Amino acid sequence: MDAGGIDGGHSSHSHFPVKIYTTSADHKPPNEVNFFTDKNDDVVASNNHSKLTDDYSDHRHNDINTGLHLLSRNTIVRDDVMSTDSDDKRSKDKLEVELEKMSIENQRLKQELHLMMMKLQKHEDNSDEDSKPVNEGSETMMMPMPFIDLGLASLEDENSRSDGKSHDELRRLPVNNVDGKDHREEILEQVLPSKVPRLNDAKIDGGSNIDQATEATIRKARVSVRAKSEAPMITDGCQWRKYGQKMAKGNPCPRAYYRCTMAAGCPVRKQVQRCAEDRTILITTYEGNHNHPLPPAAMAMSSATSSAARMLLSGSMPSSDGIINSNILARSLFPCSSSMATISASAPFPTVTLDLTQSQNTLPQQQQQIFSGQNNALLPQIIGQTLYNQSKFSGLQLSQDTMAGTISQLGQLSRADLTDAVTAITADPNFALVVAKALTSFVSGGDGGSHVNTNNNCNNNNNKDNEFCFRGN
DNA sequence: CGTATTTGACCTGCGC
DNA sequence: GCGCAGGTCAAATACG
Repeated sequence: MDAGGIDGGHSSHSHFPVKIYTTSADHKPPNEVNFFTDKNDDVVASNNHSKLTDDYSDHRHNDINTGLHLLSRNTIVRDDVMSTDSDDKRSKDKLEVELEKMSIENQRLKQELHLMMMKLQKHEDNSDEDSKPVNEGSETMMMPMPFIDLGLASLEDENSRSDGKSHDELRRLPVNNVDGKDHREEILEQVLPSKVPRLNDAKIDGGSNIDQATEATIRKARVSVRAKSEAPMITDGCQWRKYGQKMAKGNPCPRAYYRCTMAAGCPVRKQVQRCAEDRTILITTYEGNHNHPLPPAAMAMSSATSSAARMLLSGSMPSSDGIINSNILARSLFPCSSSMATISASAPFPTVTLDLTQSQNTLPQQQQQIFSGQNNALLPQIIGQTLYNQSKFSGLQLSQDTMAGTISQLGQLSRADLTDAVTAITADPNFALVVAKALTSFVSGGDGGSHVNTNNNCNNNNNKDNEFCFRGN
């Protein structure tokens, strides 16, 4: 219909024109920071990174013996071992030795996790077609492995930094000050982009105004879905009316504006735009919460916008920037992708971006079928339901036992359910701390003493997408 | 004729 | 204050 292939046809229960939330040439909305590293993973996983791994895991050993890179702001600068002291070679040597040990241990743990996931897959498939020996083709199998990034991957993106400080600088910052306290949080507070809404500030400030402020922001929060789709239309269960169309700067494809017409005064709106670089990619951005009952099909998407925003805004991870949880969600929702989902809390409004365009080659077969172009009509529902489910956990103070039990039960789920459940679980603010222990027991059979791969080994080969590792890059 | 879409004008926020 | 870009409005138009 137009240059961008955005149909302005009727919106209905059957079909509606896919709206694309325009992104700049680099596929990111202007002023929006993608907190994922994708290609930067190599950098993240570089030797430099490894050097901070061992000491870090050692640091965590007493409480959560997983070696997880729980790169919350509590841990981001854990490589203080790379301090500016030039006479610290002895420490470095020691660290390298420990690193070597960790590397070996990580390999062993990866094997364990592969085994575990193979078992899980077999259980779910409920068939014998996957009867290969566990170790066979372990390096090449396409089976997805949970890939939970708990870290501030974005921080590797120097371009996103406004203060000019590199993260190497940050890492070199001493952990402890003379007062014996860890001031890294404060440091990070200073260097994190100030324009990013400090979502927890409201909580810190406390009081009854929190809800109001949060709700106000939630209303403006957005959920953006990037999906590769040949189909011009998808179904999300709602009725939409087009009320405008604009040419966005930097994109020859027009951006269309729709509002929900299922009820008078419904504030929900969405934008649809086709990606400038790849016009097979549709970007749909939802904003607002419905003020009326929704059909089941539409419920999911509605929940997505509201709960995703809520998740973003209610994130109580050690970080107050609303970023960390985003990676958790992304990595759990799309465990095999390096950059499939982002949550940006940058101005003006936080935006949850789910990038499904890279799922084709990394998702398990079942998920590939779901996310394939011919089934893109289901995308909003899938995503929405996932986010909706995770919202059920939001605000809950899950105990470690609960988390451990929940994760242990994942083995009883289908892969789709597993994705859903993991997403929900990981959305919990306490997930980062709890999941480590929980997974430890899960992997090691409950003794809680085993280790989960923690370092860059996941990135030291070409099959990183297929590996089961936890990153805190 | 009622409803939905189109499209230019208008409003608003932001950066310079 | 000005210009730009994003977002919205509303009259005109199209469609069933």
